Amino acid sequence: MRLSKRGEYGLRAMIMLATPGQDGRPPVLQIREISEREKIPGKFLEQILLTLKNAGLLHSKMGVGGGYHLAKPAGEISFGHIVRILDGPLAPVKCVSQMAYEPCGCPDEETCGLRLTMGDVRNSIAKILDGTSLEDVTRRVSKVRKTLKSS
Amino acid sequence: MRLSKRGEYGLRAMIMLATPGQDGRPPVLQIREISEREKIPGKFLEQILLTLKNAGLLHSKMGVGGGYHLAKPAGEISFGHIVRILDGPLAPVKCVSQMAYEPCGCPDEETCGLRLTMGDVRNSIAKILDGTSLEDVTRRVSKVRKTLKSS
DNA sequence: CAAAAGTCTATTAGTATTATAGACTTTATA
DNA sequence: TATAAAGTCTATAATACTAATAGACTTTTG
Repeated sequence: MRLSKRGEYGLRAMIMLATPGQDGRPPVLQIREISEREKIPGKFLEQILLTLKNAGLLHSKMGVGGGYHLAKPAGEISFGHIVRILDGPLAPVKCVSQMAYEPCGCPDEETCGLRLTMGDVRNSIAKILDGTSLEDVTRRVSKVRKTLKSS
Repeated sequence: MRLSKRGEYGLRAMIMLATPGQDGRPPVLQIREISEREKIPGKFLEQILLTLKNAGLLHSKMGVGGGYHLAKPAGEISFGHIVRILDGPLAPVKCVSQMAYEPCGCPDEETCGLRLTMGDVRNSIAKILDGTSLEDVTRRVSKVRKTLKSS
């Protein structure tokens, strides 16, 4: 049930790009800055951001003063979307996947105990990941920060 | 978020071993029979069952008329236990794992957005998998079977 | 003792993940 | 208009993990 490094790095980068700066708006950041702050191998991050860009989640600008920024409001980008792009389907087994269904070969899918249970798992993962946006997370983080400060 | 083949095969085998026979009790089955009925490569299944046995979930008997059977009542063996034995921790990232915690390297774990969200995911997976026993599943399956028959 | 069954460890083949390399394109600005 | 800063793109290497296979060994029953 592991999230790959690709997925982890991508999520970290997206969270960073969704975290409002001093002007209160999501920043434009260079690969270099993200990779240094999050300790992600630069060339690897490059590929990841490119993938995310090609999927329509990021915009970028080339040249001096360029960089990456969110293509949509942080409230409209879910964890689920990011993970699916970078790591593929959320489902533990293909026969319960919504985006990449494949039969598992058991005689009767409707009465397969493994499938019934893994279906529940997939649904609960999807519920959280699809129900959590980048904005939800940055809000939650700043809330926790405040709570910790006042204690 | 994938379950490995090892984990899948192991769960299938355990469900089979938990499904009561005509005498109403969990059966003793040979590797051969399980591997044929579930179409699992025999030698691979052999390793898996051995692992499960060494973990205390199965008992076995060598020699003529031998085979494998559950070491405990089906109600006392959870999916979570089986998956952890065969596939390792349920947590998507190590920094939220209960059984195999490792720091992820972010400056402050308490306020890491990735960690907060993945913690939720790990908890909801664990809740389902640890809360579902082999007995729960075989019951559910036979219930679904009846429902389908009467329609 | 022979056949049926599990035990144990090693090894291979295949695939996926993670990371690196390098040549190329675009853009701002000195 | 040249240069440096930035992203783009594709290939490849290195590693690790997964899945599967192999084979020699042990135990048990009849």
